[in-house]
Amino acid sequence: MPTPDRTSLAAIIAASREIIEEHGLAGLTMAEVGEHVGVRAPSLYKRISSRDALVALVATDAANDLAARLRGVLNATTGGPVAQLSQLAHALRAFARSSPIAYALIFTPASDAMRADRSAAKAATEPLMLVSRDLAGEQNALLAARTIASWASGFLSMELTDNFRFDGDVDAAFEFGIAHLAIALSASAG
Amino acid sequence: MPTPDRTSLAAIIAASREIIEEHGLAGLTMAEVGEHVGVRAPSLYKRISSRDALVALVATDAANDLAARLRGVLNATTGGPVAQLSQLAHALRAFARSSPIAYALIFTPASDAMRADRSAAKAATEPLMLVSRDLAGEQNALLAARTIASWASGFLSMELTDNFRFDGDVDAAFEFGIAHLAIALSASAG
DNA sequence: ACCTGAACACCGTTCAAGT
DNA sequence: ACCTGAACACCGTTCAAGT
Repeated sequence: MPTPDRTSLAAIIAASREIIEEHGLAGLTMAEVGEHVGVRAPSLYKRISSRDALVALVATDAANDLAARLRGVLNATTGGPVAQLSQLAHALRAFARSSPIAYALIFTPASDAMRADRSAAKAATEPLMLVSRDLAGEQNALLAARTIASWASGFLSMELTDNFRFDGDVDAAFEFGIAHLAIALSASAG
Repeated sequence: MPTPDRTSLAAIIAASREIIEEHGLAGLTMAEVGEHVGVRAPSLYKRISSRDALVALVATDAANDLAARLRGVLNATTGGPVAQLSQLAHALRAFARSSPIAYALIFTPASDAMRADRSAAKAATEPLMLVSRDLAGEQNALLAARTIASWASGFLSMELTDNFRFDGDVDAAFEFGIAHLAIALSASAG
């Protein structure tokens, strides 16, 4: 006998994203998710195959959000590649701060089973690739993009995990990094 | 009635480091640790207060190892600051590859309770601070060190978690990053 | 003073039985 | 065809009882 659905995959993913930001990844239990979407834990397995798979879906969802935001920023900017790089970096930082757990899931997944979908992860770094090409030239585009992505990913994960424990101005360090990377990578074009 | 000790904190930490690199952090169960050191799981609580605390001790132990290695490299190098930076970066990469899980515990801890001791984490980045001072000058030392540390940490965590999925030479990207950071940060001295 | 088996709470997952 | 309670395996942790 068919029954009307009481929840959906989208609702499960949305609830999971709220839960991880509020209670951490360890707080994402099947019972907690079930409570958020109005269903008992075992029913979740009609829509996901395992908790790890759910985490991967959450990471993919977050990566798609991030990709859309960065594309929007890239389209909205009018300045040269240095200005665009700065705006992309700030948009990435804003995302990392508003969704720190989801950000960590995208860039430092704890295991293969929890990793975001390949194409979503790629889409999230695509805008950076485009700016890197403008900044460093066709030849060095990939190398430059990896350098910027590495710096940004490292800076933000150190900021989020509070690894900048020595005193000093973290905002200033972010600006310093952008400015000096822009200089170095522009230079590599010539 | 006193009994001779059958294990030690050092043995528990050493066994834990082996286990995480072989079976991942999730494979670090109290029963598994107990089996490695010849004791039942409940006995471990005579020496550690919780699993999270054990993970923190493991992270601290790894950070101390890393600090010692980097100090050794710094003392052994004879070239200028650019050469020293390159050697430190390669030593860090070697450590990350030989102990990927421990490396991740140091730089991207999953929670506060599992974080390495403050002074050990600081010691692990100290050699980098010294080279940054030589490279970028007293004034920019902290900013330069954070830029380099961010890049290195991000590059290695992306390499370890296989986030460089698009094709290309990862070794070349590492050299490119070192070279261009060295250029940019030397320039900031003048 | 350390070690153990038994027990408890919690969590992911399966499954037979309901509608 | 989805939902549920009951059940199972696994894991961190506590504790009374051993030596």
